[in-house]
Amino acid sequence: MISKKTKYGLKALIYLARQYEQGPILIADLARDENIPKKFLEAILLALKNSGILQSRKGKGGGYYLGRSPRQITMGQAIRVMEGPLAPVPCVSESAYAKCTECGNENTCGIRLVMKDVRDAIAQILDNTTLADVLERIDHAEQSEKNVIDFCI
Amino acid sequence: MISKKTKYGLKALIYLARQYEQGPILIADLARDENIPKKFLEAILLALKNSGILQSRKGKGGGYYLGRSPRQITMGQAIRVMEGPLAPVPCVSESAYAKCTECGNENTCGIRLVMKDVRDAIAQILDNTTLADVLERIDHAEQSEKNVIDFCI
DNA sequence: TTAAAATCTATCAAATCTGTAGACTAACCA
DNA sequence: TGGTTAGTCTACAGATTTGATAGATTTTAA
Repeated sequence: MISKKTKYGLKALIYLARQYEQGPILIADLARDENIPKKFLEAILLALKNSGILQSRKGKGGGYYLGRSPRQITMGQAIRVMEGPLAPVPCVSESAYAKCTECGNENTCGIRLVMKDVRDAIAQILDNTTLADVLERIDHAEQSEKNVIDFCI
Repeated sequence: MISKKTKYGLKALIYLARQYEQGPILIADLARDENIPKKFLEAILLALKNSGILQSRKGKGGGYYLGRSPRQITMGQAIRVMEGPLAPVPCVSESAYAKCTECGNENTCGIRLVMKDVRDAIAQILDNTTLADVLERIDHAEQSEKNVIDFCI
């Protein structure tokens, strides 16, 4: 299960993607609109900035904005910043490999063999889904729902 | 990342699968052979028993053993017992659905749309990989490694 | 130079994870 | 029947992570 931190971060990114190239957005506005504790959100946005996904400007007229186009930011990149590696076990992580302390022979570990497949399946999806893709899917879902409502009327 | 508890549990299941139909296995032997803290392992095996995956017998000659054939126990079943639902967010879980507190409209939530795909990909693998499959993959990997060594000699 | 807004530091409560200790119960065997 | 074996139950405790708050500081625009 992903943490609240990750959910908040993803919500913030989707929010900022929706307003891409419309100037800096205030943390306060984002926190209010998405129901995220402001101080908590500050730390999350800072982490996303330090990873290069976001940029910011201080002082009056300042705020946060995407560091590059929504087409060039993937869910995988964002989730790794907030949640850590996608891999279920460190010994199959591509971005942050580490030896499992309890494992003997890595080549013949049954858990590892299975978890490698799981990691690849997760990464296949998250590293190929951009913020732009997510916006499209949301629009599509909203359209579908609207049609259902129209149909009911 | 999966917890140590889950890793210990999976190791124990693989260990027990390897000795299927050879009578009850002692917690103490399992703990020693797999380097798992005994008292911690006790709690894990008990949970696996309560879920029906394992069975046990008390007293002399007692111990733990698989409740059904390794062909009929999947990694998904086992992991859900120790780690909880496979889904990254509760609102896409098949085994333990729950509404996300922070989500407004579930039908148009972008995070949900993506995480549904992730859950399905994970479940596709883990619910179709049995303990017998894992044993086979281990054997295969050990054979491959042996060949490499022979080749080097 | 003043106000706005991000940034940094520190702290904290609650939950979860990992592991331990000891009493209790069931089963076997002599 | 009594002793030994081995799983079961209850409780706890330290470490780490999570979620959140408070206040001081720095940067920038007007």
